[in-house]
Amino acid sequence: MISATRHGESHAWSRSLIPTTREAPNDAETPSHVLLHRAGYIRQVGAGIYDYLPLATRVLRKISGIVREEMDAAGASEMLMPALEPFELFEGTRRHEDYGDNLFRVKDRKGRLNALAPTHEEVITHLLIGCLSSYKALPLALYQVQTKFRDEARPRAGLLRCREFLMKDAYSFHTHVEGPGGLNETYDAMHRAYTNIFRRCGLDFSAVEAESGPIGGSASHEFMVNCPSGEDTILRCPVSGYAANVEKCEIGARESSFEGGPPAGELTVVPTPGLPAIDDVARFMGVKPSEMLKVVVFQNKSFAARIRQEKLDPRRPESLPPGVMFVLAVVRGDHDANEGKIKSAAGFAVEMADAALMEALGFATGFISPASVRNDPGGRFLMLVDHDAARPGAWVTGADSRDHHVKGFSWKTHVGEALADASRVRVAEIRNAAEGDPSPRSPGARLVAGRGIEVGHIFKLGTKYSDAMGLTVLDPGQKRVPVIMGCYGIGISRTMAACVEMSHDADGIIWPAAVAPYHVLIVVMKPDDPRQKEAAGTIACSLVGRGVDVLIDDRDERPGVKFKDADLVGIPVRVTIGDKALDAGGVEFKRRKDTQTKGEVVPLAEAVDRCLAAIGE
RNA sequence: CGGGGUGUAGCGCAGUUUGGUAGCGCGUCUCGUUCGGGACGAGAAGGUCGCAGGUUCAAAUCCUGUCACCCCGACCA
Repeated sequence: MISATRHGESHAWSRSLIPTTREAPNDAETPSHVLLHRAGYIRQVGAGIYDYLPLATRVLRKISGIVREEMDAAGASEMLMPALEPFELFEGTRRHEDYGDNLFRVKDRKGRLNALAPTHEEVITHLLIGCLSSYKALPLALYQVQTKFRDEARPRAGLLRCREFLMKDAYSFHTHVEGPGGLNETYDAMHRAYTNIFRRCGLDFSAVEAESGPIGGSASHEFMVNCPSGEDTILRCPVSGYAANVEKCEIGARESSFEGGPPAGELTVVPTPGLPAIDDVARFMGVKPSEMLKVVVFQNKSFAARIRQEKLDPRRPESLPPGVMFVLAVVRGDHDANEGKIKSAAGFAVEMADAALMEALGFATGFISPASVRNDPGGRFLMLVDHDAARPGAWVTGADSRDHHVKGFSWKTHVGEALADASRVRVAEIRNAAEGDPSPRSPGARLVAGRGIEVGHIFKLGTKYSDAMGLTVLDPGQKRVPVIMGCYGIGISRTMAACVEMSHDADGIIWPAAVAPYHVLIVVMKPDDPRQKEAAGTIACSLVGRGVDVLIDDRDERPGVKFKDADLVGIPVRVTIGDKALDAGGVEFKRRKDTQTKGEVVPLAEAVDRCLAAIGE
């Protein structure tokens, strides 16, 4: 039998667990952390591990409910996978190596290694290998809402970066990319679903380009809540609407040339003892960081691995296999080198150079200048120069000797003929974008920076997992083809925290109705008074009948305490029942977001409609 | 992983310099007076001072080690 009406829920405050506190623990600093603790939603169990109390559980349920509706509407089916997975699942993808220490490892009683899943690509791919064999079963989209584990190096900011957190992860499977049933179709559907979800959660967010994957185009988007306390920097072009994560953001065309400019002056060596940091040197020498050149040394990842594996001696270059060993990335002092961009410019994967190895090879770590490219024993160094660093003029940079910098460095004079050799020196985009950089999409426009909290990430995986693990189907021509995949994640518990970050005031949380633990809080001034009790019961009953969730504050507390707690907990509508209003034939109605105005007395008969109207806004 | 900080009652803190029987505020419980924006009075409960060693007649306090948590950075498909 299907119920014709959706009923709300009604709970008594006194029978729930809502431990509000006047003060937050010393550990909490971020607004969402402080307020979720003070309002009795969460308690810390360990670093990045939290209890979700009844109110928080209700919010998580509301957010998950929205997510489920939109995922189902987008054609995905819900399922549930285990949090624990045998380590052998990583054999194909080697992803335990990528994750490194971030992967929780668990030994069972037989001594076998298991992982607490950080995400489920391997598990679901393994599942489908066993039950997917024909192209006719595709496309397919599956999702789950489940606890995820990541052994973060540094959990922080309460629920925003946890080691255990609630996540919705979805995976889609296709035989092709374009057209009906293809990856792009589902990807776009997920993009729309995510937009609906975060809009329904009342969040101010941006979908930003996050990474150009192997399939090309816009292969990955992050959904960022626009919020100054966010961990991530995003850049947007106000003209074209282009927006991207700082690491991924492209930079528009810039001029660069080693030629021209004023003639190089004298090269002066300045002692800078104990000052390898750019800002310190700049201050010490009285120049701006933007007048300095910074050289960051990376090593060729596979080359370094080979040296380690074969135990070669890097100090004897003649004993090494041919190939580039180090990439010298030169950026302006106020810019940050970007590993991903260096990788694409160099054409191979890189990692931060091993300090001990560099020292052994004669690099003065922290005091390296672009001129050090001339110390190349032959084909071992590749210097990549960012456009903004590839300018004539007199730069301040390292002196290639410990505790010394130089003034008056000139590319032409001090690097010379190597500049013309593209196998040794190349100008490329190798740094993070920054506020004020030219837009990559709209000539003349400048990028502006903002902060964001990443609440969702959608990704075109291609055949990365199906190739690694062997997930194939037979196509109509009876040929075995690898399955094309996409994956789509939403941090549910993080979204809850992001809602609080975005919507609170000095007194507490202000929930949007869609995710609030309850829609209406009925504050009964004298819970023992039969008249008040009856009025509360009547209103609660009809609200519940209209699908509204109601919390009744029936505690025998002083009014001040109840009002303070009401503001703290942040339920969108407050109905206060007391003698004052009852004598006037009504109850007091107040929306949480109306912080300035006083409550309004409305007739008892109208109270329910006022609540419904306020919730529907 | 590097740098900094903190562990004393449920929460916030003092006490540690100079070793000598464990304190304050909030909260909790009881009684009374109160009752529309975190009341008042009287009384009560609650702490192996993170843990383990050591020094000492005596350790929250001094020494050594260790663990946990927080902040900044590195890291974060």
